[in-house]
Amino acid sequence: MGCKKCEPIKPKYRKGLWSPEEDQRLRDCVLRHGHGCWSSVPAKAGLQRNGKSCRLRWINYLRPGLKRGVFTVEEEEIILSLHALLGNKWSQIAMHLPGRTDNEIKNHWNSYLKKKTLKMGETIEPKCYYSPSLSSTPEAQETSPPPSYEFSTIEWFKPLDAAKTAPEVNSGETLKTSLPKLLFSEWLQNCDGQSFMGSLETDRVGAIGNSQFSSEKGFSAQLETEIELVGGQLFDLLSQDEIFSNFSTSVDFAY
DNA sequence: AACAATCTCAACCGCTTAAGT
DNA sequence: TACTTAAGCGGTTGAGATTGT
Repeated sequence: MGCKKCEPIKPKYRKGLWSPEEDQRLRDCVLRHGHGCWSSVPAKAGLQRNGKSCRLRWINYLRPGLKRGVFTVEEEEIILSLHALLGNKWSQIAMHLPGRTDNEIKNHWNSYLKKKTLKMGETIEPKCYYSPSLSSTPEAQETSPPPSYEFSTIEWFKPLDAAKTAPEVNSGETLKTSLPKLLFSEWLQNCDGQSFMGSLETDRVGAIGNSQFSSEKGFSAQLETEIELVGGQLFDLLSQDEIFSNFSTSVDFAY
């Protein structure tokens, strides 16, 4: 027990639900300055919240491109498939569901999908193929389907081996994971809901590839800059999600 | 209409990991 | 190498909404 006088004064952080005013302050602050170090955001934004709370609010609620509302059947299929392979790796599952957060997926699983699978009384057969290395357990790896892949509507990944051996786009660029990344155009919408990816030509299964994001230049290099969108708003892609960093047009997919 | 049970979802908590010093 | 700090993640909680009796 230390002397109370000598103990550092802990700032009183506000807790609980966020007010619209707090949301606006946080949104303005992050869009204007970027989040940088989250612990400095509350002071910049004039909020009596801790940085962790701000980060969570931004990621789960304020971040542009978030899709809200009911999950589609297709999204549920994806969750079921990925959960059968990955288990409760919500962040990894969320990476494959554009506009959905890990928290949202986790909630949906716990409140609905878990019961649904239990009710069905059987393991959901994954509809798509992922590399054995994606499976979390050796047993799961052994039971992985043969190296062909399918999915009901979206062609997901090329076989992982191809991704592993894919050439690096930029010198010195390394892939954070062995998985190809997915980029969905709706993640790249401005505040008016306009997508600037929509008009891009495709060079693979709906992939991007026009002059602005040419494969010679490298997508990741483009992402390191702020891109001016229609309406003159600056959109810092790197602040949106780490999925955008190190995006490679020769390895990754965009839809 | 009133109450209880259940569901949904935003937010918090605590642990782990990575990066910096 | 040890320590500190920040970020990321998954589990859990609790308030409000909805549904059933």
